[in-house]
Amino acid sequence: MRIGQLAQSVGVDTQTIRFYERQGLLPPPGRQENGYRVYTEKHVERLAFIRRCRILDLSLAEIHELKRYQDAPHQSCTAVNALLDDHISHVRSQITALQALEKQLVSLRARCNDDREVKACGVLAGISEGSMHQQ
Amino acid sequence: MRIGQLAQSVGVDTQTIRFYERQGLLPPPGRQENGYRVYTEKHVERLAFIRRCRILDLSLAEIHELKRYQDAPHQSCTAVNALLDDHISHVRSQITALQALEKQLVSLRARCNDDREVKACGVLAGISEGSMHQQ
DNA sequence: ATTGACCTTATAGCGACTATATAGTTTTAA
DNA sequence: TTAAAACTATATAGTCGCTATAAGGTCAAT
Repeated sequence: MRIGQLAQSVGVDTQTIRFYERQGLLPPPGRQENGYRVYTEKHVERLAFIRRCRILDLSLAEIHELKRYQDAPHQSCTAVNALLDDHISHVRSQITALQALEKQLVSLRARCNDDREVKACGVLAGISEGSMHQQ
Repeated sequence: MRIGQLAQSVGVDTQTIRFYERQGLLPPPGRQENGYRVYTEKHVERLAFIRRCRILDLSLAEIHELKRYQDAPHQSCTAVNALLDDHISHVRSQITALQALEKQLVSLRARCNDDREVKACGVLAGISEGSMHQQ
């Protein structure tokens, strides 16, 4: 299977595949005489795994780490769970920060009832005054 | 006032100040004979405004846009409010996406009760299987 | 013979900084 | 007074995860 077919079957751009290879995330495939990359089913699985990790918003570094755990299948999986726990708390703190931000933005927005002159706009005034609490 | 003092009074790195200048966000200050930048109170206010916008997670492009509105103080401020409304809905959709992600991660995490072998780890199995719903 | 679809590498761009290298200037302390 | 520390300047590269572009080689069909 060539790169275009792999790309299509996993739903990824060919550039992204070459990028993952350069990053050491996807093992270098064989080559045809003309230099074209040749992939196997293993590559399909591996690439799909990477993509599912990315959907979970794991970083490439974290995916690397997971790969290292997979390569030592008889070790305890504590580290895998720890990685996930860390990631979950990361996501949760992002949510918390964004919720605080939303609140701030909504209260700023409430300072202006449209159609004033820019000069009198409560929103701009609100930002300029610095009547903002640090998050 | 020199760059270091400006940096300290607003709580920004000097590099960031020079970066904002290059981006056209902060007007180029005067220079001493030795080439050192000399800032005024206007620069302090302007930089503080930029920082408060950044705390609200507005992009540099959005801050540019706000600046253009400020430069036309007699226009209607509808566009200012629209910018903020757009930003609020952007933040809200980020929150929604992250909440869905959190849910997915938590359910994945529930598939493993620590201390198994990596080989039998429900978390890794869960990612590999592809038993994931697209967000 | 040429078009078009595919493949190759190399390089630059995104956003908002941050870090590093190299050098000149000013201030402070021994 | 001199030497070190602290400040300033510019230019350039790195971060992250791609995405885009350029410039070319390969292959099948028309």
